[in-house]
Amino acid sequence: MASRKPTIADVAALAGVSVAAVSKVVNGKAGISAPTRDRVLTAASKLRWTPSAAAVALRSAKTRAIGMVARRSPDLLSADPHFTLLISGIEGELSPLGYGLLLHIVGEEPSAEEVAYRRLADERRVDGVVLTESRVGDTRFELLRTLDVRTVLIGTPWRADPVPSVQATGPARGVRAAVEHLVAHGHRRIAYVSGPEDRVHTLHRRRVFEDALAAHDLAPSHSVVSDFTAAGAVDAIGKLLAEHRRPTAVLFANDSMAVAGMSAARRLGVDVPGELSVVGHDDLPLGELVYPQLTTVRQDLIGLGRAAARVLLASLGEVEDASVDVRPPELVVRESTGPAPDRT
Amino acid sequence: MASRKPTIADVAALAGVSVAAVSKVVNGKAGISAPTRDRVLTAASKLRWTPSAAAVALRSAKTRAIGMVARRSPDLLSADPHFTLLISGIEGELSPLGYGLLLHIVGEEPSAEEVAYRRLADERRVDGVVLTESRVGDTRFELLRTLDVRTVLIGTPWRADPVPSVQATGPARGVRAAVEHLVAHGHRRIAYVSGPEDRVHTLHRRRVFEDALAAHDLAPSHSVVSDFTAAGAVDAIGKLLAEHRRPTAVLFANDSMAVAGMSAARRLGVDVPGELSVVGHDDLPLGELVYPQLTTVRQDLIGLGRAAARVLLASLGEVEDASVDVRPPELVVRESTGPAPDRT
DNA sequence: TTGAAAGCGCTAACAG
DNA sequence: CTGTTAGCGCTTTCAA
Repeated sequence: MASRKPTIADVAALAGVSVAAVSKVVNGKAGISAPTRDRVLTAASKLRWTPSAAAVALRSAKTRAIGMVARRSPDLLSADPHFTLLISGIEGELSPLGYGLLLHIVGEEPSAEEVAYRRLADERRVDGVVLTESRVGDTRFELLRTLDVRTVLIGTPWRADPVPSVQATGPARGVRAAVEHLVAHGHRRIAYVSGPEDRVHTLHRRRVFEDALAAHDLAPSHSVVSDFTAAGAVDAIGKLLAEHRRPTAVLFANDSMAVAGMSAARRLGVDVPGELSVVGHDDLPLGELVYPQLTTVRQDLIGLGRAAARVLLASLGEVEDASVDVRPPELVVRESTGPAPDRT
Repeated sequence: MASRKPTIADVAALAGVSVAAVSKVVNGKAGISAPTRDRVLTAASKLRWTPSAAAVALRSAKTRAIGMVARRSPDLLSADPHFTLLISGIEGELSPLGYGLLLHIVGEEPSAEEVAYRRLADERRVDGVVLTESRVGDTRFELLRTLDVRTVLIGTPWRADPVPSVQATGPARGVRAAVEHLVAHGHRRIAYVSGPEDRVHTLHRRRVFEDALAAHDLAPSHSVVSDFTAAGAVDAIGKLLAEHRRPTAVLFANDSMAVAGMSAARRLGVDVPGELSVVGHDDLPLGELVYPQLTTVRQDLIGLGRAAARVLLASLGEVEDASVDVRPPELVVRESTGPAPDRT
């Protein structure tokens, strides 16, 4: 039966030293002789003692935890797997240092999100937070600054702003490669189905898309703005295919939409990639499961998560070097893209 | 600029009362006059004060947080979206009570998992944990009991054991309905592709599957054990289709495998549902994205998450009633199933 | 190199 | 009804 949890005093007593000595040992402070250190260590492990997180937090005003709040979209579709990957990366960096990850999932109401951040900060539950899904007009930075919480953003800030952020090197590379790939296969009418326009990356990617086309003297066949849902994608594909001179290729802002779009096309009797090439974005596992397998722009989501954690950790003085190598986006060619159809 | 975080003493001073009074007010204890309570409340909100989680935890030995550790499968395929849904449900119950969710993601090595649980417990970071993916020979209960942490399992314990657990009412209903559906459509050779055999639910579902078939004097056409990966599913489908008298329908233990299996079949030139009907399990968003849309056994994952949280909360004395209504599994018929093909 | 002692912000007796 | 006070388990001066 688990008896009372041992405290630092128990360890000190067993080792025959003061609690101060024990504290110094576990925190690697100087001023402890080797024999003493050994006695303390043995005593600690004999008692299976670990410092109480609460006591440490109270005393040192450091919780050794970082927070994250995710908005749960109504259909659970979009952000999800994406999010999981990011979290894996973050945890990969936090765990070895004994840091915890406090996660909050909130509804769509904007206030819910703010409440969650406030709670994290006011209750002093975390030392920092990581933000994702950079939004145009994002107010989270200001909020968190007021709350005095360290913050790092995964993605591009919506404006020049002193928010620490991480992103892949050569962020434009992937979408550009996708366009090159399509053009090389003879596509001339290429459409883009973007996500909600309040997302910063949406705007960026669209811009890259257009620039890449322009480099070949092409203009986007159509650009349609969609939400991140399956229904939205189906809708978008419906519209695109109904056009008189319909596109021969479509880029989607994420994999879920791409898969949904691809399915919608096939349901309308349009062959993929025979009559329509489809490209996704992110390279979620999903893309390999479906038939045809999805050609997509791979993002190093795990790397981004690691990098974000690292930045936070560095600013907390836990690690020296904040840098993590985030692989640049790259095009993964699978089965959903092919030569442009002959008929004009 | 955020000045020093206010403490209970600041609130007490501003309200002109003692800290004890403030404490009683925020904790809803009796023995406070209405006017005093009001003064405290105003002062608290004026100062934007919230009790420090660390201090409360230290003092009351309650962290107001619950923990969860997830094993990250190498391909990230299986557990993921499933997991996210569970977490959404859990958070839905925790948030309103101001409880946090501490998440750890660990690698496959068994020891990593144990380390994570130990850390949660020894550092006293959480008041309880929720376990998922009940395994045969699961040792986590014993571990957590020794660690003296409250535990609840989502799923069925692998043996009669005093582990609090939650599961849907009529857990067998879904798979049974799937079999009925297939049989009603003339299928006689029905195969099952299960997950790893060390999962308790794998065994249960298989049993239900066989019993349901037996009720129609049928035996499973083939049962193949797979891991939870896409490759595994592709492999399984390959084997099944190579059989002399191949099955006309296949049930998969989860949606990812089902989708992968469906794709593999189509790649082999086998029409779904024309020549082969496919049924998944869980009803993840994925199933609606693909073409043909997946017929699947829906599980109320969010409800299960809520229920688990609720059990924990009840045992912590936070709520009276532990019950949450978890919808029974039900068959969602979409496009991947149809009448059995004519040829025998 | 070591230990004694003073809190960190809060809750829970216990007195008034 | 309200205030005083003693810690919860730890870290950190400051002396010895």
